[in-house]
Amino acid sequence: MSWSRQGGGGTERRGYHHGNLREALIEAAVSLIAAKGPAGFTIAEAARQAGVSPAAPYRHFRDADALLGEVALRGFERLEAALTRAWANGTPAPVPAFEAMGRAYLAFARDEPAYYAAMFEAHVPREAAPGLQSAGDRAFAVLREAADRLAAGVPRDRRPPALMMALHVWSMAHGIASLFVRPDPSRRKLPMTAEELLEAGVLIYLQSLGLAGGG
Amino acid sequence: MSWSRQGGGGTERRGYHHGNLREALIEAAVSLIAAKGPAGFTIAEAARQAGVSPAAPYRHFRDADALLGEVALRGFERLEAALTRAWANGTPAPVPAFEAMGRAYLAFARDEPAYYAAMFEAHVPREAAPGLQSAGDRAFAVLREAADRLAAGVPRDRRPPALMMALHVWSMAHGIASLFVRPDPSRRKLPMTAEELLEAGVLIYLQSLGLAGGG
DNA sequence: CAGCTCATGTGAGCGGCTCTTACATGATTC
DNA sequence: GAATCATGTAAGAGCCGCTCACATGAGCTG
Repeated sequence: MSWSRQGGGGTERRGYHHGNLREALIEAAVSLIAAKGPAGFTIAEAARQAGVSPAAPYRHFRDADALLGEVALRGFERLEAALTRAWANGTPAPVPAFEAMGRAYLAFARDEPAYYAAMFEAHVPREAAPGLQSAGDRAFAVLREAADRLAAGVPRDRRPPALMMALHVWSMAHGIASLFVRPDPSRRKLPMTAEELLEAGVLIYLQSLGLAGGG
Repeated sequence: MSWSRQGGGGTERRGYHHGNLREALIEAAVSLIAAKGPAGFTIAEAARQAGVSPAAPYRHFRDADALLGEVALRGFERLEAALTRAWANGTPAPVPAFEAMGRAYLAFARDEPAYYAAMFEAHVPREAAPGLQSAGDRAFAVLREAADRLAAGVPRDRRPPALMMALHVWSMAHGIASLFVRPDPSRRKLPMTAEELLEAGVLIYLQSLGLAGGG
């Protein structure tokens, strides 16, 4: 067996057949993207980390985009879970819970750079992984429903459209994450943390809509 | 001469020496990125479009990142110019001029996808092109100064920090551009145009700060 | 347990890419 | 007109994506 494993990673190899190559490749992809960016990931290197020949991955993924798409899909699922946890069904109160979602978004970008990159920077074609689009939709839906609950706290005649609120907040969170959390040539120093910047922005925005203290 | 040009592009080739290869390569890179995304651009293909051998580009750019970095640099210069034009020194009035900058940002992302991708999606190392970082700073400075002017319209005791305003608006514009203007697996349908979304967001935000009509 | 089948792995290889090195060409300078 | 040097080419090493024919052995079937 010329493609001996070098330990670490997923399951131990049990002979000619790997046993869990698909998972091992995904793990390898995540660690490679985290280390070298989405462009630094290659099928060949992932195969090497998994201890198999360079051709083996093609038994599990049509091409590199499909593997990247699977990483992105799992990223959306993780993000959805993180947002759901942060929102905590609106407890202790809708506005602070909403803010917690913002922090969770930034934390995700910071702590899971590989998933974040696969989701938003790798430009994986929508059809690369089945369910990718809908996984993205589900993550957004968490924010959307939180916005619904927030909007419901405003008298009907002044109630803002929840979808618009969700889009605004998602955009600002995503913009801050892209510009200031992830490394980038356009990145600049901030006089505050990204979390503080987002929290301030969301508060100012919500105030204007008759939420969040001010008005 | 085995690497004959196939027409189009920049300057006509005048013999053994190209005459303007550096510019021709940049043009080729822009058109390739626009057509196939930043990952679809290769030095070899750019050389082909310019009608030279695959090794020739290395006389003008250390590596692919350097060429991409030059595209990004020019992108920031173009963006700076577009923002400056839109702001028009605050005419006819600061708030509408500020909104015009937002539209200009989105228009830039839509109309110059190659530059936009090189600037924000290619993750070119900061040092790939000299002056890249400062070109980005100058583009942001336009927004920053506009925010200064806007903030100056608020009574001193309620005046918001202009830098924070600039960061919030840049983030929202960038988030909307990234999520809804540029194609992406996470992209979703909007019930309005990206421009309307941004305009509404900025207005709501400014209102809360005591600008823009409401208050 | 013998034998079959098929998912999963290997080896070999094509074409393309990046980047380097040695060499060729010709624009510029004196 | 000769020397110099920027700018081009040819050739090639090393890597990668992806494919094809073939090998292996896990799991079913009787």
